[in-house]
Amino acid sequence: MKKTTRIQVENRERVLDAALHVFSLHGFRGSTVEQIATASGMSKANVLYYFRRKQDIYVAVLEETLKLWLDPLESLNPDGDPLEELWHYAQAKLRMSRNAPSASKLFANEILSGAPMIKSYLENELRELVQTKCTIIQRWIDQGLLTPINPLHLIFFIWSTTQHYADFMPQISALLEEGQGKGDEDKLFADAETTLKQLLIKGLSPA
Amino acid sequence: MKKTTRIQVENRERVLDAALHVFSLHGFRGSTVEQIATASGMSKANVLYYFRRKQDIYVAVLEETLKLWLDPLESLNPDGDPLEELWHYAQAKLRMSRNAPSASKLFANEILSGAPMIKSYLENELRELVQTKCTIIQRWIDQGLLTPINPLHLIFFIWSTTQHYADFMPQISALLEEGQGKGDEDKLFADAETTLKQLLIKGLSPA
DNA sequence: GTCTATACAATGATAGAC
DNA sequence: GTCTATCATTGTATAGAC
Repeated sequence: MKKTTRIQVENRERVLDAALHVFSLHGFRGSTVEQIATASGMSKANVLYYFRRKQDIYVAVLEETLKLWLDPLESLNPDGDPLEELWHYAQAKLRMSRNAPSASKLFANEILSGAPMIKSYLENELRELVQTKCTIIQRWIDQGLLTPINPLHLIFFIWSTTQHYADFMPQISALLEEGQGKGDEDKLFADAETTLKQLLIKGLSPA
Repeated sequence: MKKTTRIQVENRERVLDAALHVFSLHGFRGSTVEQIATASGMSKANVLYYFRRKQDIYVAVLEETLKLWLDPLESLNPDGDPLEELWHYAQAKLRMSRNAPSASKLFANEILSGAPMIKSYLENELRELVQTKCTIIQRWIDQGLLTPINPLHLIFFIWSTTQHYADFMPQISALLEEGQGKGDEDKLFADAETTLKQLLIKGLSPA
């Protein structure tokens, strides 16, 4: 019978923190155990004691991050005001892009390379969740509370616009001028929020 | 004096084609010369005869793709109808996501890893181009032809929503139901186009 | 239980054969 | 000019020391 010691919990946590950072930058294949070891302040061999293979670290990080990242969609309330519910969801996603950009980049990398590890998750759990939410959105439309629109593509719209502010931040930074949010993250995300809100609310209001 | 032979031109082209495919999936660090060699039907050593280093292949592919990918923005015509111009641009980008997804994914990977190779391009050429276009958009707004909106974030909006259909295709496929475009690329992109047009036109029309 | 020395596999790059 | 045999390096993973 194996016992889980405190040092074990701590060190696994250190590895996972470092791994999230490394994997989010270079994806699974582009990252090395050595990099994770350096980032966590441990020896490469020691890292591989706590996780036998590089892939085990990757899967652990993915699973840890998955729930957090896709959680807000759950909270879409069928009984709330449609425009408000959708905007709250988009807002929550945008804030996650700011506060947990590595999580977004981790998934972006995984999906760019064909989603080999989370394919079954996407096709099952996530798909069911998204279907449920599409049904809710469709009902809103049928009730005349929302302009007719394809619910699934509306969700893609929210995902893409919000995650952009995590995944493409180096490009965004390069394009910003002084006074436009350069070096001022608060302003940058405030502007993003305003713009998205405008397009979403105006674009979705019923005729 | 070096002479450029026909076999040289052909083989370099074969390498670049294969490299675009490989790099777009796994990024620079995650890709190996061996993979590029296999994909191009050449030996690894032979590939490295035509491009001395892996990095040289990568830079060549990036440069070749860069112009193509960012070109449509140039065509934004200040004298055209604002809504039509912006929609045509978004439409062009969406079609590129469909026809040249590897180009989109190549840049996504590059930017995800911090844009080490194209940083200076982003900060100079692209930045100037984007500034010019933002000025045009701002003028439209001042003339009352467009609802007041942050021009730069509007461009981010167009980029993110359209590129999503290249970069995140594995996720999109996993979420599609029968009859929603699964296995029917025409329908999928038609729906995407309709949805985007709707949000863009409705969201941007002046009050 | 914790960690390291070391084996083994691959990758990037080159010197030299054709 | 074209291409291959070979090498140094770095990567993953494990057997075994503490």
